[in-house]
Amino acid sequence: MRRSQLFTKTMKNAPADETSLNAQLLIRAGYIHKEMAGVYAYLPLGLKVIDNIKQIVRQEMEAIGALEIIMTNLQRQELWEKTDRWDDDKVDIWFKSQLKNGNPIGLAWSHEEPITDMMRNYIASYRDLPANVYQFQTKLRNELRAKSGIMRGREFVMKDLYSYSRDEVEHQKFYDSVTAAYLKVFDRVGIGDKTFVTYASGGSFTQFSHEFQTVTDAGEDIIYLDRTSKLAVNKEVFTDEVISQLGLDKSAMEELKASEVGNIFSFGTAKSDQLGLNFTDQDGKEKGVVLGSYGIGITRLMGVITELFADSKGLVWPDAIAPAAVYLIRIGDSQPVTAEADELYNLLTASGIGVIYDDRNARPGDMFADADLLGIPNRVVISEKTLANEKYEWKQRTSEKAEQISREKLLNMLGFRK
RNA sequence: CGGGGUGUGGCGCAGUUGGCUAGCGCGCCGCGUUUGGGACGCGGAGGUCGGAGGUUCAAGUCCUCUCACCCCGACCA
Repeated sequence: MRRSQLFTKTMKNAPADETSLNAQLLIRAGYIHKEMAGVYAYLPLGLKVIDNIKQIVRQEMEAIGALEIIMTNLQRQELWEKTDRWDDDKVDIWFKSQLKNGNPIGLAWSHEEPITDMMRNYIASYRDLPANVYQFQTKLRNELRAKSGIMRGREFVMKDLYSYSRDEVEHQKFYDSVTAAYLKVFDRVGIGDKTFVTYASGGSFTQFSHEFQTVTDAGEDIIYLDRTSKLAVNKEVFTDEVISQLGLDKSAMEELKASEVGNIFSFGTAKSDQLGLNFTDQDGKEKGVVLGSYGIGITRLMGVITELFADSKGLVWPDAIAPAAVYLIRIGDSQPVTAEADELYNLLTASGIGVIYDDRNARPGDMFADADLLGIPNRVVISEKTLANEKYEWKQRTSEKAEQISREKLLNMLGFRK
């Protein structure tokens, strides 16, 4: 995109009411807009990041045989009553409203119940199983107190996946494949080395659920990590009994702050029983479908990545999710410089390489500062100087110095394909 | 929900024991000089001081109510 067309602005100061680093930087860089406490809009650059993360998640979900759908945000009371989760005393984060006729409706904070109920239409036989569906959805949660910028809002985007299996064996197999897929996702978005499978409370259905915890001081959770096995235990279940059950050595475990970027858990057939999701097995008997539920907080993930990589100059995006690969700066507006910059911009854009082209004819310092604040991985400068050398100036966001490189080398590095 | 705090142009802030036309920096507009790390000069625009009510000759400033936002705690399938 051309910078002159980007309506958002960068700011030197963050709003005083934002204390979390992620919200401060994302607002200053024009990625998000705060609508109210815990509620943020995603602007062009922020949306690109979200879309890039989604695309990675989507690829990994498709790879393990899950299909994408999109459920509704309005939900029926009766479904949640069947599982005893409608009552505000049971679930205290409900947003509720009503239809014109006065019938209560719930605003989606999760989709386990509606999806499972819907699947009754499609699952009747063992031949219909397994079935795995996922979606990217806006969840609405009436948190008592929003905090940590986009890491814990009242409205946020989540990828939620639900698996329907014939039995525990089939379920476990898929559960394991999700674990592997999630680790791949976190690896691809650049936080693989800081994200750990973590044993956490399994609620009323199983002893444990598994969380994916990314180590960061911005996190709200406390985990105990065993670096050698790369396994962690959430503080909420960190007891001597659990430690020995998992074969871990307490003295070798490190206490760390972390943020939960993913969570997977098994329901057994409990929820299926409550909602009446059964199938007829090969032996002619009716059985409950084994259910699993798997979430990745997309917007939280964006916040965690922001916190993890940002430096004193601003955002720093991993290549895989950056809103653009290149921030192209044109110094001066002489005809040769402009022609060269336009040409490079068109060439890269046409080959699918994302470019933010700073065509504002602003002062160099302003453009350099913006390139840094926006966190674009590569900065390319075209000026009279570079033209004279017949080179481009190239600098990575994470490196200190710039170098002069040939067009071929630049294109190569950016993965240019005709 | 308990405790603490903050609301003054788009953003960051100042504004004394109530007193005159509410200031400053950044940003914005115009003109000029500049042009490789957030330039400079001159001239401008922009504010129901969160909202409502009250006290007073006079309220950004005092009182009451209210709304929003932030922090700590609690909560967090």
